[in-house]
Amino acid sequence: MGAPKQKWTQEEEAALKAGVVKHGAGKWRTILKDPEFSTVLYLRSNVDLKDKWRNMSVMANGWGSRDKARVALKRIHQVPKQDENATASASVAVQSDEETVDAMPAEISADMQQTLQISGPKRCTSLVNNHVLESVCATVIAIHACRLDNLIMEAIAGLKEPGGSNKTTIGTYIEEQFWAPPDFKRLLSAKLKTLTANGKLIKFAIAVWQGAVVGGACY
Amino acid sequence: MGAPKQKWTQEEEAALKAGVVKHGAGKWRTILKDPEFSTVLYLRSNVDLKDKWRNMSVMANGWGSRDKARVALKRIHQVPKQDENATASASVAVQSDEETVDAMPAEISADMQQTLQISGPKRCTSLVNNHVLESVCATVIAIHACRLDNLIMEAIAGLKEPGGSNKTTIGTYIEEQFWAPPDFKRLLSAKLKTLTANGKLIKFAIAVWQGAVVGGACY
DNA sequence: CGTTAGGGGTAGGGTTGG
DNA sequence: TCCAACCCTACCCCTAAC
Repeated sequence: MGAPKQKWTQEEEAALKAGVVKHGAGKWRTILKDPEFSTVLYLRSNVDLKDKWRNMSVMANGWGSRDKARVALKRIHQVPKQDENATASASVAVQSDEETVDAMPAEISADMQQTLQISGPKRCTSLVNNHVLESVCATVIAIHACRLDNLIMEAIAGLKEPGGSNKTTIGTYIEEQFWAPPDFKRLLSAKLKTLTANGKLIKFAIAVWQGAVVGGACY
Repeated sequence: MGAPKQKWTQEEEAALKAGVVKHGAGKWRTILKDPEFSTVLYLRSNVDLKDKWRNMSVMANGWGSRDKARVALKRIHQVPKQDENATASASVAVQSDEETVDAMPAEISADMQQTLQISGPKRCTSLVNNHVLESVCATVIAIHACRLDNLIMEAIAGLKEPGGSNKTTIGTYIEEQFWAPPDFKRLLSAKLKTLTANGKLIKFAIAVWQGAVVGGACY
């Protein structure tokens, strides 16, 4: 193929770091021309230096936020194993998968109000998305949100439910616009868990009421 | 763990094949954005598509073209970039890219047909209910539900929320159709409590999610 | 023009979990 | 053990800005 993929050697990385120390980050061409480094970096272009520095920086400081979450999860993991199998998760559900939530505080409804502001818009660039949602929805979402993470965020934002949205609602919202794989519910559960773990979502316990048994009677 | 390894479904594989036929192998992002496939492949990233295509190709020609490619490269490799270093490497390239496109898995054209049906979005029926409620609702409810008890039952039944309805939603539902006294919220809370106490309602704790604050950034 | 920043994309080698 | 799914990294492309 065009580029046989030259893995960066330790010497090259060292030279790049030294070059940045000497000339500053961003002075790629300058570093390349410096005889002190050109003997090591002669195979690289200024763009290569820029890209490599970008990669190195990602690893160094932020840990790439994605990896951080994954690692954090790995630590926490190990313990649970609470399956959650319950394959035919038909329409019942509701109670069991939310067992992680502590007994609901009776006065929740009190705090409910304050959540109103947070959950409100906060739109950013995606404002457009939410408007278009009304009409062209499927296409637009497909463009801006290719992965489940984004879909969940879009769903919650689009649903605009004052207190937040529960798993069933989020799932239905997504399924209305896309084909859903058989294990979608499980996937969604897992995603919600990780998004909560890495701080992208906040999980609340709220109280809901259901009519007591009573067959089909209309109250 | 967070990401439970999403196995590829038949629908997804079919969509991928169709996408490759339409846009070509290597046009992963393009395939992903195509509304014809995005409804099926929305859970996948362009990299996922690439990886899956690689795996499928491996399976197709028994030999694992992946390994074959690697071996072939090792032979050709070694030739160092002869000079060209002085100029930006940006504009060169181009030549060898096109002819290297992998032969697609052999049986593709066979399964092509089945991919056609799966694309469109699928609407849910439940929307109807909510619309009807908007119009006829008020009258009907007024007849059958004179007391708050009944109103609450009507609200919960009318809302038809899969997991049950929370207080805010119930309250809003009622307020939309009737004048509400200033202390309505308090009243509602009390009623919900007694209805729960005497077994007419069942109270659950469920989890809901909200977007995390996070300065402006939308995920 | 040339260079850089930065977003985005693809290929291919490597890793890992089921 | 094996391999499908996934991750990591190198390279490429583009555009805006200077």
